[in-house]
Parts: sequence; structure tokens; C-alpha cells
Amino acid sequence: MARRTRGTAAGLDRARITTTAVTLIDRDGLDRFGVRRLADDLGVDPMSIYHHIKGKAALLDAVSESVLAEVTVDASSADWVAIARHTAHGYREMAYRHPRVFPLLATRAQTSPVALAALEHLTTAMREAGIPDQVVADTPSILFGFLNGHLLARTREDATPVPDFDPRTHPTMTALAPNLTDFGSTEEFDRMLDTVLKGIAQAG
Amino acid sequence: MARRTRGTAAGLDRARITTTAVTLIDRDGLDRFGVRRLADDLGVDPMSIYHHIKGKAALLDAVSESVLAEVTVDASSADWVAIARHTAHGYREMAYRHPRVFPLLATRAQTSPVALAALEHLTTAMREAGIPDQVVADTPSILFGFLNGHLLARTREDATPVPDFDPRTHPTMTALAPNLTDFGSTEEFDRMLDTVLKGIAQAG
DNA sequence: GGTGGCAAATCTACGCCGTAGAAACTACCG
DNA sequence: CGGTAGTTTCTACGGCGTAGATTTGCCACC
Repeated sequence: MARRTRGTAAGLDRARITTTAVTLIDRDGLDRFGVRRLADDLGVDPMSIYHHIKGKAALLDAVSESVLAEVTVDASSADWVAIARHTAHGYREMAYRHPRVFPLLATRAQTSPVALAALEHLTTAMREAGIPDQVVADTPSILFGFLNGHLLARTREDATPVPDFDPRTHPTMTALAPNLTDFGSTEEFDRMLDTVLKGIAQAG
Repeated sequence: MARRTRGTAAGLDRARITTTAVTLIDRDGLDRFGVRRLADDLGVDPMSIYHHIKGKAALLDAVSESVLAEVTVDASSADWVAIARHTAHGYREMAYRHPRVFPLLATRAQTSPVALAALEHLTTAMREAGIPDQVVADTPSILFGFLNGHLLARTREDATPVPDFDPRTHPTMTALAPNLTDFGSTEEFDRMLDTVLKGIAQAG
């Protein structure tokens, strides 16, 4: 033993790298995140990381995948609406747990086994319920389109219920403001999610 | 006159900066974009840009705003569904015109006058049609949640209809693959958009 | 014409970043 | 003990965003 001039001992592997990276992004944000800072936190030379992960882009992929893996798959055989709701809520909770990592997820293709398993589970239940194939095939795009876009907006650092506008030129939105008080709440999320699911249920 | 050692003449202003930036991102992508490269394209010293825009973050804000402004507002007084569809299509076309800029939009809060005007227009029409206030108030979040998330997925450089998975473990998605052939088409978009709008129409 | 003022544009320099390539260390096997 | 393969570190390079000082271009006014 010779090195280890920094705090944390080495014994580097993918898992330790990604979990440390997630912690670091959660704390300091994506902007301040980088290979060198991560290496500091790991108590390691920056270049050491490159023997486990190809480069910064791959590192961000790994972070994204690691956080997505926190979402547990519902193995139950409940009706498809329940499955969809369960998946959506799990996804949402992950987003709120890691608001600064979430933009990575929404921006990247998700082809991890977990994600595919969840989709297979949901679509199978829908098909068995007699939903038309085209509707079933469209559902993942619609559902995760909504989830990614909506959660991106809600977990944004500067998220506010209502941007400031002139009440004179925007009377309707002014009148609607009282209906936006539960901004970011579970109730609001459920309401919107149900709206989307209702559309799917009646499509085709 | 002394300077102008580069091709393009100066006479810098916000508009010239942002439109050049958009062109540059369209061509080379967000990763390769930076203040110095932009300055090169403008035939100008990097620091000159700072007299018109505070820094890189503000620059990206400006780019985002500039691209959003391409979406024209429908001033018609058609029914709310038609307005929603028109807005959605305009937004979608913008996204496909600038796929490499779009992630900026989806990631940022949009409080520009144009955006607010569009929302006011839509919500007013909905209210006049007798839609419950809570539903009207939720609609912007639902609609643009879907639009941002969905278009983010479709305009991604590596977007593919179906990620490769094992047909043995994912029989349903395999069976569904034929229904995904119009991936990215206007027809697919209309179908999904209508699904969302139907959910909204029947909510509350 | 001269001159003062001022905004715009530029120059210089600093501290950061990601990472290629060479070198050193470690652990294990014969 | 020597070899050898995997890991970690060292060194260095080119590029980045931008603070601060400086120069330029332009105008109004004497």
C-alpha cells in the first residue's frame, strides 16, 4: 500500500463510481459535475476512472442507468391501469429523489432491461384486457412522453406554479391561478396521470 | 476601420448573435457549441459577445427563446381542440426543424410572451366551451408535458422505433412491433395527440 | 478642426476541463 | 525470485468560459 493520499480508499469499480457520481450530482448539480471532481470524491486520480468507464458520456449514461434502476418493477398481475399507475408513481418518486439527475434520463434513450421489462409487463396486461394493438403500441410513448416532459418541468430548480404575467392581457390564466395551488403535489400528478390514462383507455 | 480580420463583418447585436448560434447548433450539435466557436463564426472576438449577453447560460436562454419564437400563435377563434392541435403541430414542426436545439427548450422554463399568449388563447377557448376550471388549468401542463417528452424522444439523434430486445422474454413487444412502423410520422403524432386531447375532453 | 466622453470590441491571462499516452505500481503464478 | 497482466497514476496538451485592463470607433459639442 502506498498511494491513497486522499480520504477514501480505492478499490474502484463501476458500482462505486456511479453511486458516488449520483451523490455528487444530487449535491452540486449537473453543471458542476465532472470527471476530476468525481475522482476527488473517490480519492483517486481522474484517469483511474477511465479503466472502468470509457469517457464522460459513458459516465453519464451509467449514472442515468443507475438511477433508473431504483424504480422497482411491479410484478403483480393487476389490471393495466393499476400497473400503469404504479409504474408512473415509482418513476415520479425517483425523479423527485434525484431532480438534478433526471434531465439525463429524459434526454437519453432508455433501453435497460428494467425499463424493457416494465414495458413488457404493462403492454401484456393491456393486450389481455382487449385493448387494440395500435393503442397498446402507442401507450409507452404517450405515457413516458408525458412523464418525462411533466416531471422535467416539475423537478426544475426554478419551477413555479405560475410565471408572472400581466393580469390585464391574461385574464383567463389569472382566473385559473387558484386551481394551481397544488402544484407539484401527488394529487396534481394523479389528476393529470388519470387524464392521460383515460385518453388511452378510450382511444382506438 | 482596422479589425475585421475574419470573414464576417461585425455590428454585433442580440439578434445576429442568437440566429448565428442557432445555425451553429443545428449544424454541429450542442456538445460542440461554445462561446469561442460562436465568436469565430461571427468573425469577432469571444469577449465581444459578453457586451450583449451576460454569459453562456444566458446565451443558451436566448437561443431557446429565439427558436420558440418561430412558433406562430393561432389567433383564430376555432374550438379549443383545433387550437390545441394547431399549437401542437407548430411546436412539433419547430422541434423537427431544430432537433439539436430542442433539448434546451424542453429543459428550460418557457415564460416568453409568445408562449404565454398561446396558453391564454387556448385556456380562454376551453373555458368558453364550458370545460371545468380545474381541467383547463391542468391542460397546459399535460399538453406540453406530453409534447416536450414525446418530441424529446423523437428528435433524439439515435431515435429508433424499437430497441433490440430478446423476443423470447418480450413476446408482447415483439408482437407489437408492426404497429410501430410509422414511428416519427405525422400520423403517429396525430394519433397520440388525439389520445391525450380525448383524455382532457373527458376529464373532470 | 479639436476634444472629451462613452459604448463596443479586443487583448491578455487565469483556472478549469476532458483525455491521450507513457510510466509505475500491485498481486499473483511459476 | 522473475514474469506478466491488470490497475492506477503521472505528465502533458488543447480547449473552454470569462474577469479585468485596454484599445478602438463614433458622436456631440466647443
